Amino acid sequence: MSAAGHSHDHAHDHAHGHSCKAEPAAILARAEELCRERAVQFTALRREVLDAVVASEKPPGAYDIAERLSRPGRRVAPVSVYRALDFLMELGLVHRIASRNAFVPCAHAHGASENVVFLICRTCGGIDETTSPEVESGLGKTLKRAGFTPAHSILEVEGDCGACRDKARRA
Amino acid sequence: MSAAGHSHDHAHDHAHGHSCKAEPAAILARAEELCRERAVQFTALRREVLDAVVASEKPPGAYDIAERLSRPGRRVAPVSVYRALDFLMELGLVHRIASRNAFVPCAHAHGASENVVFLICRTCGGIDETTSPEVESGLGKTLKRAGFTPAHSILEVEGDCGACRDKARRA
DNA sequence: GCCGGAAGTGATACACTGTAACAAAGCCGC
DNA sequence: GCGGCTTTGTTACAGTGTATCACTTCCGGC
Repeated sequence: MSAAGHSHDHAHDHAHGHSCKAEPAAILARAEELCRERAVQFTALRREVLDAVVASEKPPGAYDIAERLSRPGRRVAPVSVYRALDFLMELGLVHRIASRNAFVPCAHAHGASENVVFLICRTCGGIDETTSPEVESGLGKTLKRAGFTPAHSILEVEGDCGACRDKARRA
Repeated sequence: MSAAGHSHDHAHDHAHGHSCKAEPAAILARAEELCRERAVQFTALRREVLDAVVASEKPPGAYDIAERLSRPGRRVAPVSVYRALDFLMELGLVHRIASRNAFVPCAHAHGASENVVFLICRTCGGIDETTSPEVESGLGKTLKRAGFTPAHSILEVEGDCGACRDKARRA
């Protein structure tokens, strides 16, 4: 599914109907812009961690990223990765998948709503991100009914993505 | 909030409007019934773990439970607790809160829908459980639109529960 | 009652995930 | 250049969850 990176990057080569992942270049550009706006540093390490999250086939864990960035002569410790990830999450460029201890690049440029649904394919392991006004409004009603004031929420659905279902049917 | 156990147990002493937690005795009874139905063993350890989850002020982690059940002369290893928790989750008697690595007793007798919303109070640490037909139907639409077949989903909202908000306002 | 397989538990070790604390290096304004 | 801040490196450690194997308990059939 969309977690698989496009090795070539013309702007829109996907014809599938579901939500799609932003191009790596676009994410990079957004990161630089955000950092300029907020006057924070977009350092080499932070860029590399973001790159790693974007480029991974499947959403990586922090230790996967650390390993990926390490090479003979340069070791990147997990703690450094965690710090970079915290930074990137603060900016909304990366999301954490609580049910998997994994990280995904933010597929939308949603400066606003911050209310997303993660679709986790149990076959291919890919994670897609989408929004849902219906869920958002329904949840609002429910929370009001319960007398609960939300700060933020996570919604993660595990199942089978369209691509894997098709693949299974053909087999 | 409802995570605080009632030390005395008349059936319905709560006058609050939000969803409420089942009485310990009721959960116990449900557990025994379920085990009889499915012809599986409701052993002493499993009962104790369930008790611990039900009786805890705040949703405990597996290690908390292990510690609670251990005493001089009898040590319960975390691995045993995990096995019991897996068993109880299989039966739907306990839920895992992914964003907290904690466990809560299932507040409903929802043999069916299996679609619940967890309300996590960041002040008191209590976790309430409720259902939301609105969210359920909205999510169904969204998933269909995305071509995604769900197996199960988690929805966890962090914020402030009514009780804590009132307390803060009075202060 | 006994026996044999299945299920459950104990115990140890280990892998994975995340954080604390402090030192060293880099950036920036003055 | 100096002094303060942010970032990174390094080490150690806490917390969470699993693999493995041995031992016990349970349960159905004889």
